[in-house]
Amino acid sequence: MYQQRKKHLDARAKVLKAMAHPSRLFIIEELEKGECCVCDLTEMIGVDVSTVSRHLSVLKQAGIVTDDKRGNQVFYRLRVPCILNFFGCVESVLTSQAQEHAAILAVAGK
Amino acid sequence: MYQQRKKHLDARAKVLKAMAHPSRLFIIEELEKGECCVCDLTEMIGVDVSTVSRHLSVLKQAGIVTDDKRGNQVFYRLRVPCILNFFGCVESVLTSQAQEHAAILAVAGK
DNA sequence: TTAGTAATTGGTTAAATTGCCAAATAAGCA
DNA sequence: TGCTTATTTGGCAATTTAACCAATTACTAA
Repeated sequence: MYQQRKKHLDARAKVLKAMAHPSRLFIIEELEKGECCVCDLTEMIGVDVSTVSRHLSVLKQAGIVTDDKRGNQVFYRLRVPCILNFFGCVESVLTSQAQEHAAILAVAGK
Repeated sequence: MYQQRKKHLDARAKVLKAMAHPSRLFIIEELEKGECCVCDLTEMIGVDVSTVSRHLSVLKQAGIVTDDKRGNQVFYRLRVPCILNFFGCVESVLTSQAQEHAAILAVAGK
């Protein structure tokens, strides 16, 4: 039962896990605007280049970005066009959380 | 620049991280069909109850599920209705990956 | 060829995650 | 009250993750 669905669930989890880090979400948002080289992303994020490079390799492994070496630099871009949509649900989770939090505070305040 | 967006990115990452585990994805899919008690989920997944309970607490903390104790049992249900949609993009990542993989094999086979 | 820039990879460390077992809590029932 | 079932929590070991520095690779330009 569960075992039959396991492979599919693993594949999905892998993609989500690759996205589940603030720096990698930042990278995804930036790449939505257009391709970027590692050096630009590094400057924006403000951590070591090696760290950014590893984040990019996680995203690449998960099939979320592709890269393209031109001269000295490596440019990354999104491989799928839908990532923006993707966050609609994440946002609604956050909104629902915020509402509940507000409700709790309201009750506590009485 | 990056620091300004940091809080928001952290919040999003937390939600994604909570979803990024095969057992938790399984739980989400099951709860789409309707609420479940811990014991049902445990039987379906086939790991220790304590493990399932911890997965549920991760989902709850992230605002994805709520619980509701009735008698002896605790029932969990989704707090947001959009999770099914949510996976459209994950699927397209997987599809795009599969296509690339096929292309690589085709080239290698020549 | 040599120096300099961009990026990746190896190695290390600290922290987080996952899973299990055992113990504690809570509710229902004899 | 005492027993059983459902769930959560504490504690532990194994694994994974994230970040850094240092070293290496790849390319450009002098």
